[in-house]
Amino acid sequence: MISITLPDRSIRQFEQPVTVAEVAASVGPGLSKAALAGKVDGKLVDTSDVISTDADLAIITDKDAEGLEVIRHSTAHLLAYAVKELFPDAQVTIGPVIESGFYYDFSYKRPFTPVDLVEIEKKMAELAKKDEQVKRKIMPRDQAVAYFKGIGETYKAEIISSIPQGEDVSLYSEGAFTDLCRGPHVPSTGKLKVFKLLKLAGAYWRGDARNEMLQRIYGTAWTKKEDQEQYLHMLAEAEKRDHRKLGKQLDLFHMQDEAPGMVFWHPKGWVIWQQVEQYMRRVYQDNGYQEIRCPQILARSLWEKSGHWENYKDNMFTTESEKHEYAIKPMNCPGHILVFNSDLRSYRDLPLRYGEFGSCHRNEPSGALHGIMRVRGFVQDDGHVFCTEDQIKSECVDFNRLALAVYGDFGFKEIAIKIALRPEKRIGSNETWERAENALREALNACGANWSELPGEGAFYGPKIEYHMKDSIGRSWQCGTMQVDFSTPGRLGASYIDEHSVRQTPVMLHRAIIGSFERFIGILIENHAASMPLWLAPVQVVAMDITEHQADYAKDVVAGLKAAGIRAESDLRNEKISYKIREHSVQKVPYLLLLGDKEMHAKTVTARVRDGKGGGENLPPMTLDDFILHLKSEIAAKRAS
RNA sequence: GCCCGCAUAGCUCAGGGGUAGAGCAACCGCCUUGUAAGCGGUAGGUCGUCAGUUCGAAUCCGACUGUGGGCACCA
Repeated sequence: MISITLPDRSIRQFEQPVTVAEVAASVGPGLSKAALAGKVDGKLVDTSDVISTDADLAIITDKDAEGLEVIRHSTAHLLAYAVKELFPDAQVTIGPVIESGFYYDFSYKRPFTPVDLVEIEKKMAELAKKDEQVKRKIMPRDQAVAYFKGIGETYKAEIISSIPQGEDVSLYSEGAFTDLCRGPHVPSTGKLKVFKLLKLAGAYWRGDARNEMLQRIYGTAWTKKEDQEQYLHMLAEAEKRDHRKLGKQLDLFHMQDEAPGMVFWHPKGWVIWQQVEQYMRRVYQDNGYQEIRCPQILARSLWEKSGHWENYKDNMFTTESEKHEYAIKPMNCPGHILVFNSDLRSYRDLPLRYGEFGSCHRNEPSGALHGIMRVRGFVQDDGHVFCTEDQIKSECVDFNRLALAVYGDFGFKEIAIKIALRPEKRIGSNETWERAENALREALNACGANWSELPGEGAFYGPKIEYHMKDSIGRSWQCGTMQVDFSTPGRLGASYIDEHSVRQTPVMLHRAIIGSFERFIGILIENHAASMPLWLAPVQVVAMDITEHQADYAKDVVAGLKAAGIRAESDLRNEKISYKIREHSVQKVPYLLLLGDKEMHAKTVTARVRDGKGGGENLPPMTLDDFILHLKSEIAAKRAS
């Protein structure tokens, strides 16, 4: 007798081993039909899985998150099935589930085209409609290798070869197509109803650039048609927030062939930049940093000492003069160490904090460039803290608190924090690493932050915290960072005198909150859909006359605003007020002043608000002084209007 | 760097082997206007660059540059 406990704690008993599907059927025909998979004692299995001992069982349907996962995974297999039907000599490799969809990598003699994509999707729908059973089969590893070699699937054979010898592997078959897979899968292809192939891409076999490039097909799959439509709509909306598009529309910056990966900042974009920079300058001043400025170009000998010449030469722009070689700095730390080294330092000076708005150039691979998010010339809010090992933790606590406060001021809510831990190749003792990693953890704990850890992803010289933010379509970009460095100060001869008159090497903390101004402003634009909070808006107020009778009054109002430090402009063009409103609304100006005879005679202003609760509506008429107070309080609070 | 796609007026885009088209913007007029596009007119392009095929190329082929989506990379 086998007892199966369902999620509602009810118990069903069976004389002999039963499949998940049979249990579902015993509950009712509705559940039987809806069952996609089962969860036996917390483990996801096929509906064909046989339960032979007492167990907890949940039937997974498309109402469960796991159900959607299973659907996506099975849709990836359906894709491979369809490709094999249409292109029998294509080879299959892997096809995992990813956020909101799946992909599958193929090897084929010619590139797939967008037309192929349409055909493949059609074939998928056809195969799904046939509602073919998806069958699981267990096979010894070696037999599976031979099987896939036999049918010409060399990639699959290679994958299985890396599974330890003696283990069994599971194969799934639907129609004539068999694939290696851990599973679970939907019981039959008819369960796959809502899917769409999205794009073609290249991808290296096993993620290694030395390997052959495969063809990757991305797709999405959902349980309900409406869900998919909503997702596609969301993607389309997100594309409208693309910083490249908005940067052009709002005349913030441009890029051109003559300077790939470098940005031409236009007046309005530069206002945003300056607001960010001036804000960050206060952050330096208020938190014990001294701002410095170092040369752009430094001698090859320095980069040889720091190790960059050996390891990162390909990414550096170099130049020469009178037979001396130089590199345009790819980072600011060596310069900061030279400033540190310019005087004799005592332990009493530590922690010593330098900050720079440091312009860096890195010769990034052309394929890595992306709008202003990944560029070749950029400016960092780069700071270095020279301290003792004992001071690492408190510096990290302070930094993390500061970074989160700064992100809050810019209106960011979702920040993913990660700690990159010791890599295989590293310097420094395990105890030192242990202390440094724990210092980072404790620092984040002290701020009540959540984080994930990336084992092996740290720099060779020390562990680091990374602060990631998402762009409009969900790609994650690293902005801030806090890195512990046990190596570079020693390499470049930094030292201080400790309390026993002994020369010691300081620890260096590399830290940035903004990361790169270019990337940060790109993310800012996308996150706010270019409706910048008042304190950052390039133009904060546009005053417009309704007819030319109020032109002088409008000029006076703008003069008053400018005198109060508000970024105000006038629009006295001979156009209808609705035309002007539309134009400046499209330009995302936070406040529009409508000045007609009414306002002119009463000596008031009528302000149309861009966003917030009263978006598109007017503030009550008020004097210019009151309006300025209103603006100033909003600017001080760094709120959106 | 690798795979695939794209490059036409200031912007957004249509067209497509017989030497270019729209809307918006610009410019000139008319209109004097109260909460998201008033009307009329004018001007504007070696169709990314370089080579090739062709009687003829913006169109087809190739290379290059830039760019988009991915992959790899991101010290």
